[in-house]
Amino acid sequence: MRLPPLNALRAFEAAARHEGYIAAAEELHVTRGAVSRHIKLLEDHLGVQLFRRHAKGVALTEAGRNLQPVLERAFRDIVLGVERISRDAQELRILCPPATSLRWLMPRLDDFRTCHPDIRVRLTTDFHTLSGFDNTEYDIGFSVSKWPRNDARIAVETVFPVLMTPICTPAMAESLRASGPEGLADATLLHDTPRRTDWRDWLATYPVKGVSETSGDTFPNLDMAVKAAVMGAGVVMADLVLCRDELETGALVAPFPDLACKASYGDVCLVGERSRWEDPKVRLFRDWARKAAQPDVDRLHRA
Amino acid sequence: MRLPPLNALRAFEAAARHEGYIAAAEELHVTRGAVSRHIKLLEDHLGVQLFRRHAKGVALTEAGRNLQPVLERAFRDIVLGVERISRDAQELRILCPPATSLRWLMPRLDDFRTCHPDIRVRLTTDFHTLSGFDNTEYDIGFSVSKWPRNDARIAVETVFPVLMTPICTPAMAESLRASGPEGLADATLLHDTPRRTDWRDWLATYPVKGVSETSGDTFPNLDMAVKAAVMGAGVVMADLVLCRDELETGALVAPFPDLACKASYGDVCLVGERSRWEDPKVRLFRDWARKAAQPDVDRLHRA
DNA sequence: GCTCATGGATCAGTTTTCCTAACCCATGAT
DNA sequence: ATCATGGGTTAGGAAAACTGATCCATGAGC
Repeated sequence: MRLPPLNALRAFEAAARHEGYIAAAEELHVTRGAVSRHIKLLEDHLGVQLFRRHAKGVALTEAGRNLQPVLERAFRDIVLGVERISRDAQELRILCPPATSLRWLMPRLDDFRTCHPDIRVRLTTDFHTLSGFDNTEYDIGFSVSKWPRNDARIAVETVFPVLMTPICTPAMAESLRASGPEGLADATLLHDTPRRTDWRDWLATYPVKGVSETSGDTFPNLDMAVKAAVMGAGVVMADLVLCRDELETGALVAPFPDLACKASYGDVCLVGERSRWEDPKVRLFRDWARKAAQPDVDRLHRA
Repeated sequence: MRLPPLNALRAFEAAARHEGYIAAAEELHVTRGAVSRHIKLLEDHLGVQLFRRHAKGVALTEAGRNLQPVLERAFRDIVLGVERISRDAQELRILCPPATSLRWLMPRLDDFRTCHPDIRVRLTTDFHTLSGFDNTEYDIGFSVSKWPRNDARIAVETVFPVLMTPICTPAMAESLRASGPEGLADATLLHDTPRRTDWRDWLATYPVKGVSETSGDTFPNLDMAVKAAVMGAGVVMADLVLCRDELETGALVAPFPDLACKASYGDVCLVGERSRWEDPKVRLFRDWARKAAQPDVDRLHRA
């Protein structure tokens, strides 16, 4: 299997398509002489005449007429394949769970798009599959560091730590401050998942007599639980980073800011296939995410 | 639609298939440095990394893994297409009517094959279609020059003229010579076609009282009519070139050698699509046929 | 933990390929 | 007869590809 000179094939294909050397030369941005030489070279290589030469231009021989569509198709397939991988290489498919997506990533993502306008970002807001990370659908994902991953091919990198403390409306906070943590026994606990891990984790660190994570209302995600808290429905266990907005505007306040604990599931982190971890687009996103989280990390340290 | 450097694509394809530059370099008969440069060039051109470099060799990135099969297929298609036209270019498809085939072409064709062993000859022994010449199935054909062709795209070239005279067994010839042409009235005429044109043409030139082409037996082709004549079945109208063997061996003789006429259908000739007339293989066959017929032509002139 | 073998990266210098520019030639139209 | 068109051809220079030597990182073997 000996391939003929590829550039000569390309020249021939163009000449055959245009039925003339001049048009082909224009397409290839060369002179007619170059096209002429290429085609002669190819004919010599194959030992087959591809064009019959008239005074007024050239005409394909049967051999040439048979070869042209084969080449046109092959070259088109190559172009399509190349375009596809170029497109894929510039498309960053991110998976991000709802709370992190709505409350951290989406407000910041425009900055990433501005910094890297050539990268097409496709964000999917959803939870991970049970297996940990779907490396066929996504290039990178947000997750938590202590997720039970047993796949060595998945890389993990912390973005920001999760510090939790109860928060509620200013009015409710005032009465809680007056009563101390025991006042929580009279309050409605708001859980960001039906699993109630948020309050369980916090109560494990700061046990409060008469308060159990089994009480209170559950929501499918943190955003909804926080919205309920803003409406005065109860006390939500806040991730200090993800609830920054409400705390800054004063819509919600922390009655016991010193009673903050780390989440048992670890930090918010990025996960991705290790073999793709240094892909330019993935690398750029990781670098950007770390930088974007820096203010949040600093704020936690100051607190 | 901008094609990347084709030689770089080829180098990449080989490297991807072998999962290493050294094996690819061997396949391409170059050094690993050359492969390395090609692939770097391609990566720069595409702006996509195709290999991840380890200390122990390279591994395809997802982009590279996607691109390789596309290229492998495209290159394979090109090779197959090129091989096909090379093969076709060396295959000469000849159509030849039965008499000319059996009595002229086939005994001489081995000489052509010996002179041009690279050309694969495919002889079809059959009559032409009514339309004159099937240029899709055949590269060249034997025919007769006065065939009513109205297609200007068909080229025609005489091979040898057709001179006809009655021939028969020596015994029958002796009695005919004694009786003169009028003796034909008592003989059985043998016709090489049901159309009886052979005797009609000859009788138009040399009218014989009491002899008409409407009498006698017909055969599907000259060969069978001649065989019948050899068996003493009658007098056949012989093409002097095609019946040379029988005349030379004395199996048949011409009682009136001076009463020879040209066939109304003209000469035996070659026909073919004018646009393919100068194809190397066609050209070679035409030149060979003219040369092969020269002894026959000379013999007619001597007679 | 040192050494070596492996496989790729890099670079200077050379070879090969490719291209241009200017010319030629054949033919059909004016 | 002249011109316009479209290829063919050539020398010379630009661009590419290649070589061969050297360098480098790493994993295996001792």
